[in-house]
This record gives sequence, structure tokens and C-alpha cells, in this order.
Amino acid sequence: MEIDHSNADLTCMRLSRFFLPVLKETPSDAQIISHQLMLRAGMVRQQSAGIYSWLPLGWKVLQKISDIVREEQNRAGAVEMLMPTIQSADLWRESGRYDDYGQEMLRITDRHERDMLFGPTNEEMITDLFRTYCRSYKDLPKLLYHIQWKFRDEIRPRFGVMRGREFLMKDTYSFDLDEAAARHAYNRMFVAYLNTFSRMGLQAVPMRADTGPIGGDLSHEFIVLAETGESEVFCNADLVEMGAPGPDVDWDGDLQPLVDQRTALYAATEEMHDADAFAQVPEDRRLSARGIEVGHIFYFGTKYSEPMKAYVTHPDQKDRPVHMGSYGVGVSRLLAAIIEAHHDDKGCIWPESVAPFGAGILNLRAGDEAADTACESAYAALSEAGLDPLYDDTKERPGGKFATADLIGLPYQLVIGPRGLKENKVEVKVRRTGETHELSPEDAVARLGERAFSNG
RNA sequence: CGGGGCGUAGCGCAGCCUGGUAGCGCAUCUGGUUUGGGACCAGAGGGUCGCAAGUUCGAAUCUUGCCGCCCCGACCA
Repeated sequence: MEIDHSNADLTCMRLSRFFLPVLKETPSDAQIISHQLMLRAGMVRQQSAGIYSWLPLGWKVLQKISDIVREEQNRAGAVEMLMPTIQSADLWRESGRYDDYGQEMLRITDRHERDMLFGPTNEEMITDLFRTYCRSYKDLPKLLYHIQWKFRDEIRPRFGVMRGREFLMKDTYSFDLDEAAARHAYNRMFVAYLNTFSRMGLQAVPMRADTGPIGGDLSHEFIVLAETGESEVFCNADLVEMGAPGPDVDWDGDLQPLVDQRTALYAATEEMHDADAFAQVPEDRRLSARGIEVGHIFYFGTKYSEPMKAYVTHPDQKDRPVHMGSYGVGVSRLLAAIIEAHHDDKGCIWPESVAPFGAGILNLRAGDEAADTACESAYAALSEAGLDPLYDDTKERPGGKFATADLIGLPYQLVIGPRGLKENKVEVKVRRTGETHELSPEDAVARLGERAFSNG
């Protein structure tokens, strides 16, 4: 994309114009590292129990995560749409869940005394949409998703956005003629999820999950291993090391072998754990750990289509309820999970795919003509190279700038100051390893631009 | 919802037991000295002590009620 430098000053992301309220001290009510770092790095601000404002830095990362989720959904053939957060209670009365859902659902009454609710999920609404427009087997299959805020009035919100009451979720819904066809949609999501989490630097292990009254084997939770995880999990260690299939899969072909490869080995959460089966896993491969559930997929057949009368006419001219599945990713929870997996004592270490900025430019003496000039030309060059840099042009002292850059996890830091410039030197620091390179400004910018320090 | 804990300046805390002028560190602002890994000196601003009632000459402090938040448990992306 062409960048218009005539307006460079306004498009330049200067820290002095950004909104980054970093905290030096850790707020006492944050218990886990991701919550602490999100508060310290000025990413979120709690507004009420389990309800957060997303400040610019947090919002930027959240959008990067959403974008990856979206790209992988699209790649797998899902079609994006957007349903509202507020729903009518009538739809939920049709499915019977208005009463079943209980206290977790936030119920609202509008000015006409109509019962409304803040959606905790969208099965009823999507089923209503489907039945409105689709009547024939020729309309199938359909795979639709949205990324929308949900509200679940949790008994006990905790761990920051990890278990918030308001949270951002990607939910996909599949509609198929029968179970066999639904299984293909299920497998698509299974593979898409492996790729999605892998792109964010997460190794997520699919684990058999409870299918409830539906039964069958078509429900999996995707678990990221982390010490602070809420679930106890047991699996074959080979699964953790197994890479993602990558984008070059034949989405219309048979995905079952890919799925089987990952479901053949033992993996279960606490509630599905079978100690005898686990004992069959070779001892050195037996892994018991804690995990964070970042995704959940399941096939639920006609659970909603039957009561809500979402029927399609089959080729034999008979009407039958459509077979459905739903597939959720906790987008806001993913952000916390990524921090849990990637941090050190100084702060966040973002995988580059979700880093809020691709690089930082630290002007150690803002106001010094040589430093200012060098920083500005570095900014232009790094922007041109697509690195989306953040320029720290503040008057803060160097120590504070280094600490902030590490805290918010800028993957590469271009350190420019008058002392180095006298010898035509600037410093490139790689956040993940802490290694530094002294280079001329031209070399530093060129090598950053060609991603020469990647995987450092 | 059961059990535990906490609400005092933006953040982290002391003061409460034993009632008597509301404090400390960080942050903020001003001036100065500094300036390459969270500087220093001097000064300044900022608080309905969660809310309400009660006891008392007098309540951050004692009593009661309410609200909010955090932690542990059963449920969940």
C-alpha cells in the first residue's frame, strides 16, 4: 500500500499523542501475570466486576487477534456477519433456554416492558435467521460467524479479561443436511482453530469435551497449557509438539485424517478424564498440567432447529430439522492467554503477529536536533517497510523509555540518541532475547525493514 | 450463593486496637541541576477516609445497616 508522506506528521504514531497510561506499580487486585501486565501496560481499565474498557494499546492487540481469527475463518469457508448484542426474550422462549439459562443471563426490560436480554451466545438468533431464508437442501451447507461482545453474568468474574462478564467472542454456526455433512463443517473448524492459535504463538491442544445430552464424539475444547489455567488437563505430550496443519489444506476434501491424527492420542480435561486410559500413555509422554480454554466446538444436531422449526426440505420432499453446530473462540481471553504464554519479568513479549506495534523508535533526547531528525527519518523508513512503528518522542528519561518499551512488548526497539549518533551508531534491541546490535542508522533501518532480526 | 478479606489522593500503603489538626512512597505541577537502562534538590496541588444512620463534646478510628471490590469453592468462551 502506498503511504502518503505529505501528511506524515499526523499519521506518525508519536507516543506523546498516544494514550498509554502505564503503571510502575502492580495494582493489588490483579492475581495473575496477564492481568497485572494488562493493567500495567495501560491496555485495559476495569469499570466494574468483569467489565473492562479497552484502552488504545489493548484495543490494538485485540484487533490484531480478531483479524487473525477472521482470516482463518474466511479461509475455512465461513462467512462473516454481525448480530446484535441485545436480543428479544421471545426467541429464547422458543428454544426453552429463557428459563434454562438462569442467572447467567442478563435480563433487561425496555420502555414498553418487553423482556430483552444481553446475548450470552447466538444460537437462537442465527437459527431464526436461517429458518427465515433457507428452506431447501439446496440452500445447504451454510457456515456463518460473527465477532461480537457477549455478556454472561458470571457468579465470580476473575483474572481480568480471562473470565470477564463482558467478553469478545467469535462464534460460528454451521447448518447441514445431516450428521455426516455436519461433521465436515466440524472438521473445518477443528483445523481452522489449530491454524488460528498457532498463528498467535499458542500451542493449543484439542481435548474431548462433554457433549451433554447430545452425546457422540463431536465436541472438543482447545486448551492452551499455562500454569495459571483454570482447568486441569491430561494429555499425551506429543500433542503439544504437533504443529498446525497450515493454510494449504484442501478445505473441500477429507479433513478427517488431520482430525484423527490429533484425536487419536490421549487428551482430556478433568471432567472427561479417564485415569485408566491415561495410564496407557507411555510414562515419559504423560503430561498433566493446567490449561486455558480458548476455543470450544460442538455439534448439537437438531437441538435448536427442532423446537424453533428450522426445517429444510430434503430431495425426498420430506421436511427435516437442519443439523447444526457451533464453534466459539474467546477472543478477549486469547489476549490474556498470549501474555500468559509470552512474557518475562519486564513485561509482555508479543508474538509479532499480534504485537501492538511492529517496532519502537526510542528518542533518548527528544529536542536534540540530530536525534529528532534521525528518529523521524527512521520512522518514515520503518513505516514504509510496513512495520507500523511507535515513536517515543517524549521528554522522559532514557531509563523510563526502555522500561516502557519492554513493558508493552515492542518486538524491536530502535534506540537513537545523540551520544551514539556522534559515531553514526544506533542500537537495535530484540525484545524477546534482549540482544542488542550497534549499527549505523541506515543499516539498522534497512535490516529491520527486511526482518533480518526475526526469530532472534 | 457459602467461606474469607479489603474499601484512606491516580497507584501502592500506614493510621483504626487505645476516638482529639489525615500521613508516607510513587505519580502529577512549578523552578533548578541533570540526561544511554524507571535521576537529584527545593517547593506546590490533590482526599465527601465507600455510603447511611447511631454512640460521643468530638468518629478514618467504636456500633449497626447497605454498597462496591478481591480471594477460595460449585458453573463457564
